[in-house]
Amino acid sequence: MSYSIAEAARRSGLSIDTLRYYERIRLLDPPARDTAGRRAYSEEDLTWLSFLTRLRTTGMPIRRMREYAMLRHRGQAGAGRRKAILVEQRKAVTERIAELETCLEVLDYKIDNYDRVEQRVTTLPQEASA
Amino acid sequence: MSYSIAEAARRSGLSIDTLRYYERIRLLDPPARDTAGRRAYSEEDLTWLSFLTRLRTTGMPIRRMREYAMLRHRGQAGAGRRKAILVEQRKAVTERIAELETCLEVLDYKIDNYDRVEQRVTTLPQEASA
DNA sequence: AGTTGACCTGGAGCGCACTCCAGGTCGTAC
DNA sequence: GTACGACCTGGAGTGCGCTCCAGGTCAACT
Repeated sequence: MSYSIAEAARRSGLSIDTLRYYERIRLLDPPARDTAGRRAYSEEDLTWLSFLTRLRTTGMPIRRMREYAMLRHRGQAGAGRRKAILVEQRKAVTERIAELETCLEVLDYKIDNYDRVEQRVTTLPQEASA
Repeated sequence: MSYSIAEAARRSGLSIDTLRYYERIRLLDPPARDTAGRRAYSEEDLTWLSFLTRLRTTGMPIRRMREYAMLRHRGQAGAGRRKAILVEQRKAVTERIAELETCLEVLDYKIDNYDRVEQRVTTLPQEASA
């Protein structure tokens, strides 16, 4: 089974342009072509794409994703470095989550303040008119 | 007490250029100036900056931070909208955290796989030689 | 009086990750 | 056989968030 670029875009959630872009910058190995020269993405291509989009979601820069992509071609020889990249990224992600959680506290605090002010605004006038 | 731009940069963790940039794009009200025309940041300026950097950390686009900044000038009149922005951002942050946690699982799974492969590589040769 | 160093301005430049475009090819449907 | 739509290519353009630069001012020190 293989997929047209439109179908691959639909399944990966990336745009057609982005798929071609990823191929250009060597994030993605050039997929097979059909008889008319059109890209025919394989199941493996899509699997790799879905992992790529995960890495992207974690905020990994394309530079690094490309390094990882290149290392795949070296099989076991590149495995150590590939793992190291993932371990490093896991660290970055946990740090990012912690950072976001701190910000969440600040946001909650601020929002609570607005709540309290609203409370005052809606109750004080009654006291003043009393 | 007021602070030079260098001092404000040090305290906020932003660069001097970024401070001037934030002022230019109206994220930051123009600070006071000393007799020589140099910026003199107040305590309040720094407080606002530290909140701004929090918002930035959450991934809020500058556009939106600017909207929030503008609403501050309208006092109580802008409070509802300001709160709405924070509530919306809180939602975005919790979603982002959830997304990152999903990615974390994928990373852990992949890393575990590398661990297992390493295990195999280091133990199999002994079995083979037996 | 001269040098230094921090600061000033307006504007240009940069890296990232796409996104869009013009002009062309191909296979299918009418 | 021609109209259509999906696809192709190389290259230019975009939005974001800074970052850097040239050329100038000013206060303090020697």
